[in-house]
Amino acid sequence: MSDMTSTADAPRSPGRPRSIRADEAIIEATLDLLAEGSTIEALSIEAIAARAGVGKATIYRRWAGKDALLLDALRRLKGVMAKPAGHSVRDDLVLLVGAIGKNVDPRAAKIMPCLVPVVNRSADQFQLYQNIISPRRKLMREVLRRGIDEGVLRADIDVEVTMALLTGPMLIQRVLQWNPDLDEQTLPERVVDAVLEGIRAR
Amino acid sequence: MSDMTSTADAPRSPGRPRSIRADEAIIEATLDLLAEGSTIEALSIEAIAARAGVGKATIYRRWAGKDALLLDALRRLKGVMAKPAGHSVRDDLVLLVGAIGKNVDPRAAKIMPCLVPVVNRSADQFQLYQNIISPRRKLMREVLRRGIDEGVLRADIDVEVTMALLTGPMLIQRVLQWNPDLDEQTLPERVVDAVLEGIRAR
DNA sequence: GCAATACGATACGGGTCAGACTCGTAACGC
DNA sequence: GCGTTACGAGTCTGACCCGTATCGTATTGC
Repeated sequence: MSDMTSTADAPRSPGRPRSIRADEAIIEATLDLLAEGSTIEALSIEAIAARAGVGKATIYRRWAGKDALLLDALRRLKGVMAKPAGHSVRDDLVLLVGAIGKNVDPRAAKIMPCLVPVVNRSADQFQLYQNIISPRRKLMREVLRRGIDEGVLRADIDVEVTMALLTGPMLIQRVLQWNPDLDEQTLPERVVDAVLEGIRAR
Repeated sequence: MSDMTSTADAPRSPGRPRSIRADEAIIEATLDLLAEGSTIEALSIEAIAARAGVGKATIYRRWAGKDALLLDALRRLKGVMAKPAGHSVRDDLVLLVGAIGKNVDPRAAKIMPCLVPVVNRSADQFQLYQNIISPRRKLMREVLRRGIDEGVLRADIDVEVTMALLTGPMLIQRVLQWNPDLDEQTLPERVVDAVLEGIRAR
């Protein structure tokens, strides 16, 4: 949590300690409400408190406002970053593409679309978004460069465009459900293979 | 407009006719406010009325509520659908890919991200979204099939995946500004060429 | 036991908004 | 001119919410 007393150096303040269960309940209530379809700005502290079985003061004691709470809640969603094995370039790409928009928490699928409008609303939030995706982008870039070095991929490809090529289809499918008929399970494989082989007859 | 008296068959109702300028001003005010960063649900009828220089009643006389008004306002944004020339498959694809997320109205760029969360909120709205994109998807599908028939494209490609491949990169760039360093102008060309040729060394 | 701090619950003033309503006025057909 | 309808502006009631404060109670260290 952002403004909670840090765990280690605290000389143990007197009085009743803050309830960890309340922390958990508040975060969970926030995510639940979002996953149930509430939009970010329709989300009210009062609703969160009621859902968590908690007084409003308990929330304000921990977070400065809705934004700070949301930031912590959303952090909870982020899945572990995929780690490519490093053997086959194709398999590594399939792994990375499959990890796009994939989160541990099933609620994330409902919540992600709500974040899209937020991303470009301010420079701060855009930076926050870039901070999340840039390590994943770096991972993919390294795999592609490795492929070039190994001679598996052509040397003259535009790496950045290729990354967009691999990421875009997966993202619009997971976030937007762009084509309801596409099978999400096999999509990573099919995308990677299509990008590898190209579609021109030869 | 959805509930305005239809133009043709109306036997001319008595009294003062509704102001066309008011219609226009209301729609424009709605789009302006959205483009200035207001989110859809933060948008209030009162704000729209004030911005349009119009009484609230004038809005309620025309639309049942915010949703109906928004539906009409957003209809205004939709650009003309691109029309492929039919000569070169590559050029047609570049044209179609370039048209993705491209609208006549410059305000659309700011508004589109706000629509992402709405799309999957109800079956109705999802259908509405599909109705908009499916004719464009059909167009691209026809170009790809033509390419296969002409022998320009391989016969064994998955057409639906290929469409996602062409659409995804453009969409995440236009809507999400996924990679700020990518040049949006030349992106359609580069995407189409990359998809055509593939990235595997040979 | 006592001070300190937390808890859930509730009340408060201040704010925004939806929708329905009321003004006096303006534009139309007859 | 008269009936009809629309106009902009404004009012009013009832929601809902924020952020703070105040209850009585619970949990900690000393």
